Amino acid sequence: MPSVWSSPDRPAYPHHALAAVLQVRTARVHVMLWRRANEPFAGTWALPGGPLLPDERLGTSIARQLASKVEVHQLAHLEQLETRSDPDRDPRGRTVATAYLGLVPSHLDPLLPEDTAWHPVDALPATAFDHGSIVGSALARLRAKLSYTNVGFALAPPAFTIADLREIYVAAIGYDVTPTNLQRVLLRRGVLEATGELSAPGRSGGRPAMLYRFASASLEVTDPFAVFRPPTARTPQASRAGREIGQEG
Amino acid sequence: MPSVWSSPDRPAYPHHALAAVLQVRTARVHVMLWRRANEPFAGTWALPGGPLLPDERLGTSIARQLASKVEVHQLAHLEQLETRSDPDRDPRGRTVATAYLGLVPSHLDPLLPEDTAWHPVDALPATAFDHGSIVGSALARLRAKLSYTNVGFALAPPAFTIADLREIYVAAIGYDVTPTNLQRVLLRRGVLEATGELSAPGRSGGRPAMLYRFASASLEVTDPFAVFRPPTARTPQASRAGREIGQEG
DNA sequence: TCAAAAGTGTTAACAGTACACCCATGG
DNA sequence: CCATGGGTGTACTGTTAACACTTTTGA
Repeated sequence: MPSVWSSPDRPAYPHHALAAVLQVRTARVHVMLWRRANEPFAGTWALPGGPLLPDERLGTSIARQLASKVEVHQLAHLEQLETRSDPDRDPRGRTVATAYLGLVPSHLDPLLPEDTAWHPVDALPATAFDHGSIVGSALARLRAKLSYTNVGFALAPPAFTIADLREIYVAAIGYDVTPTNLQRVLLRRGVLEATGELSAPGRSGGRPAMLYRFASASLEVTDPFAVFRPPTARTPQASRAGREIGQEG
Repeated sequence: MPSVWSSPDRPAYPHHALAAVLQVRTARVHVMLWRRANEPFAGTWALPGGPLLPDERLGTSIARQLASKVEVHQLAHLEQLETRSDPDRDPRGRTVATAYLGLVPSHLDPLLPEDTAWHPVDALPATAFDHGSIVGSALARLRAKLSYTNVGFALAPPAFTIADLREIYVAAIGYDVTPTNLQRVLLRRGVLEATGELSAPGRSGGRPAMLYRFASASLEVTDPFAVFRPPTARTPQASRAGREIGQEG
């Protein structure tokens, strides 16, 4: 039995795995793009990715292809985003592409290949195919998940002050958040925990800030349901541990 | 330029569009399945769907294929769920499948083909391929979205009493909700509106119930961010209108 | 001492839950 | 007038926002 087959009844399509890899750099969300040398869209910028191989699944495919851009362990989070199938998305012929959302913590600065660079998502250069709109989807997904999950762990360094974390959150969700409330909300939810260490104060003085870390380094839903909570099986703690991730995150 | 092409560098795969079409029937969530006559998995139940054709996109493909099961206008909602790519998901050879979530309002009873039937999601028969776990994903997505969007419109009839709606919600989210609070939450959010009409009381008497309808028949996020609301641009009304849907929704 | 930065206390607004009570109908 | 079912009033709780105030450092 062939591992790849096709027939008039079951037409086959080249399938690509793509990733919108996001990172907060200097208080702005950036996406990793590479510059196309060849047609179509020569000179424009594209998401990293490539063809799905016959024996791999999409998740391992995108991880493999990203390995040429960043080291795998630098990717703190990777999740499937959506599949694009517009017949005209590639002028050379029909393709299908499944996009992933990847996140790199802000303290890392992966050495990128020559043709690859970070671009702020709010000022993208000319992009290839439908990649510009995929970046938009990725950003929307990240913003939604910052509110009700602990995805922040994938954007932040291993230890940070509340001021550091605030800068990351403000960049990612796109509007202001006060350090006071950020600290309280995330501490109450059990998303953050104090490391017990202090950071050195800045050159202009000021009280030294406590260092925090994320309590978990894998995705968890921390605010499971805003409404329609299940009837009083819920103790203040129990409701937090509540549920697995559900939707498109 | 061929519309479908392949090469050693760009292997191609048959791509299927599938749908988990859900409906609340007699207070339980059901999924539409058809019984496979042929191998593999002969005799087990599968999600409706079929091959993606060369000139269509996935959304139109699944709509087309569902047309043989239900009338298109009976599907009140359809959204992309996830793409499965396990090389072994089909024993005949490599395939990729993109699953959709479809919803049918509870007052409809589409005439189904011979081999097709509704099955309660909490007591599925033997299923083909990875379809059983796709049903699980679909249910999880529905449950999550019931809390923060108006998806309910796609499960409910055009007009209904709060008691009717409660039955639907309870079935879909899987735990009890009181009619009192359901009404208040959905009215305050502007998700429901009164039609002004009353329903006839039951045979055993009782006050006649008001009839309600959903204010909108397209998906909207009604509880945009449980936390990290943007700073006081938010009037009690404005915060509701807040945002487009983001994530995997 | 003073300015700067971090963190805590406190209040107010708001959403959701729970429950008692009142309303409207059929027998 | 009683049982049945629907709806509203109201109290309570949990969560977040806003802001004042205290703490801790460098100059």
